[in-house]
Formats: sequence, structure tokens, C-alpha cells
Amino acid sequence: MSRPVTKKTASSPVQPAENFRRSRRDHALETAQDYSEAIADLAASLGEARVTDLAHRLGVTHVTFNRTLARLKRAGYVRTQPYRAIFFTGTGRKLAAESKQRHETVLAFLKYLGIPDRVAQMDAEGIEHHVSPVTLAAFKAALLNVRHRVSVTTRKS
Amino acid sequence: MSRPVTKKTASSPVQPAENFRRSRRDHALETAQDYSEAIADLAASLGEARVTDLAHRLGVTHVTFNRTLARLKRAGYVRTQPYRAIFFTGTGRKLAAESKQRHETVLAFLKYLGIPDRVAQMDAEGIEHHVSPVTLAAFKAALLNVRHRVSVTTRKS
DNA sequence: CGCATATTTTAGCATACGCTACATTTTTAA
DNA sequence: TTAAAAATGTAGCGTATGCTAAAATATGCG
Repeated sequence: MSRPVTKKTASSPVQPAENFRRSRRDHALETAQDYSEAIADLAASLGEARVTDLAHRLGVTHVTFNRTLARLKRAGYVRTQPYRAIFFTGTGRKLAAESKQRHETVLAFLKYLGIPDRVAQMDAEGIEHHVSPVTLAAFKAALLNVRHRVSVTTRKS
Repeated sequence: MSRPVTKKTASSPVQPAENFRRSRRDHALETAQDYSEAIADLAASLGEARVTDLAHRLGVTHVTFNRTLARLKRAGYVRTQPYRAIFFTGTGRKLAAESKQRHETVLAFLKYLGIPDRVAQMDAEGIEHHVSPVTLAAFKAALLNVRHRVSVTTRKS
């Protein structure tokens, strides 16, 4: 007993699995994006990106940062020389720019919803990595809608 | 050379770190929530939750599911007997219910923004774990707003 | 009943991420 | 110039997640 169920296991629920899978698969990339974004940020504001500064900004030890940096290097996003500052490759710079842009959009959207800055910033940090281009576009559209209140072509990056 | 920068390292950027930290810290809980939600879902629709069915639904092997299930057990969310179906504890049921509720809200909100079902479902899966109560409330408010067409002040945390 | 099949569990490996402790190199200052 | 301080890098540990392969238990049918 205890199994009086249709044995038609796993016939219908096949699409959900894909979503979960995707959600998980992307996770590895998230940190890389965060790191790239931080590197770009700091490079822009301080003129260069140093390991210690970046680690502190990201709330990890320099060790943790360093290891992930190695992954970024392997992936071809950044190039570094030992004991020197970090430099982006073209690909890396693009990744960082996209990440930042997306971050800004998500944050602006949350604020637009009336969410307090503090909370918006926290949530944006987690949400941004799961926002597909389509959803991002929807966010942008909503923002444009409220800002201009008139017809605006959606291209204004 | 190569360091012509102000040495005021790590004085201002202390709040960002918190956000990143939070975003990461929560990650361990995400899977547990996904799993709980799936267990509850399946228990509701099939009458009981079996390891193989659940694993398939979540897109992982039964082995992976089983190990995480052990963690849920350790955390006191579920109780199981070897080779038997899975049962929630009170805490676990609550967690599952909350997760599901949040999932529904996020999904509905994305759809409300005009995002196609397929995409909305994918994104919701990733986003839901990063939506704070405040943001969730804002989502709900937006939904109510469109449903009732009445004024909904954004203060309702 | 007993063996074939299905389900569940365990064992062992890989990756990513976090950490502390320690080694190395660079920078700074005496 | 040389020794102390700061920054960077390496080694090794722990957790969580994923996997495949194989053992253990349950189930079902001849």
C-alpha cells in the first residue's frame, strides 16, 4: 500500500525541469558577472582594480576573490600579471558592461515600484542574474513609460 | 608606477559588500526551497512524493535529490523512512507553502508585465529566491492595482 | 515462493565557493 | 639600502551541488 497512484511517472513534468536546470546552470556565471562588474566599477572610479579593494567590495577575502579571478582568466575575460592590477579583455569588458547595464535597469525598476533604496539594492543584487533579455526589456519599457509618459522609441541605451 | 591612485582603499564601499554577501549566503537555501516546493506540489497532485518523480521534475538525478533531501531532513523540514514516501514536518510545510506562494506572485507579476509565459516561468524560477518580503509586497500591490484599478499606496510592508 | 525489475541508497569523483594559515612579492619608510 | 608593512598568491580544509556506478531494498509477476 501507500502507492495507490497512477504510475505514469514523469510523463507531463518535463518542462519544469528545464527551468530548474537553467536556473542552476547559470549560477556559476553569476559570480563571474558580479566580479567583472565590480572590477569595471572600481577601474572606473579609482583608475585601476586591485585585488584587495575588490575583495573587500565584494565582501569576500582576497583569497576567494583570487581564485574566482583565476576562473575569469581561464574563461578569457581578464588578463593579469602577478602582483599587478587587473585588465579586461574585450570580451570581459563587454560582459562587465552588460552586467552593469542590467544591474542599473533592475535597480531602477525596483525603485520605480516604490521599493526603498536599501532593499532595492539588496534585491537587485540577487535578481539581476536571473533576468532574461525579454524580462529586462519589459523592465525598461515600464521605466520609459513612467519617465516620459509619451511615445519613446525603446532604443536609448 | 602603475599605482598613482589615492590609497584610501576600502573606506566607502562597505555596504555593497553586504548585499553581495547576502545574495550569496542565501544561495544554499534556494535549492531547499525549490525541493520543498516540488515535494509539496507533487504531494498535492499525486497524493504523495516519491524520490524518482521529484528528481525528474527538478531535472536532477535521483542521487542528487536524495542527498539534498538528507539536508532537508537535517534541517528538520521533512521526515522520511528508508524506501518510503516523504513527509513534511510543520516547519517544512510552512516553508513549502511560502515558497509556492512567492513563486506564484513572482510569476503572476512577470506575466502582468507582458512577458510571455514560457519566459516568465523560466525567470521566475531564478528570481523568486531573491525577492525580499518588501519587494514581494510591491509585486502584489502592482497586481492588485491592475486587478481592482484602485489606489494602492506602496506602503504596506 | 522466488527471481526480475524498479526504486532508493551509498560510494566516490568533479566543480564552485567560502574560509584560515602561511609563503611570496611589492611597496613604504627609516 | 634594508627592514617592516602591505598586498598578492598558494596550500589545504569544509560545504553544497552535480554526476555515474554499484549496492541494498521493495515490488510485482509467473
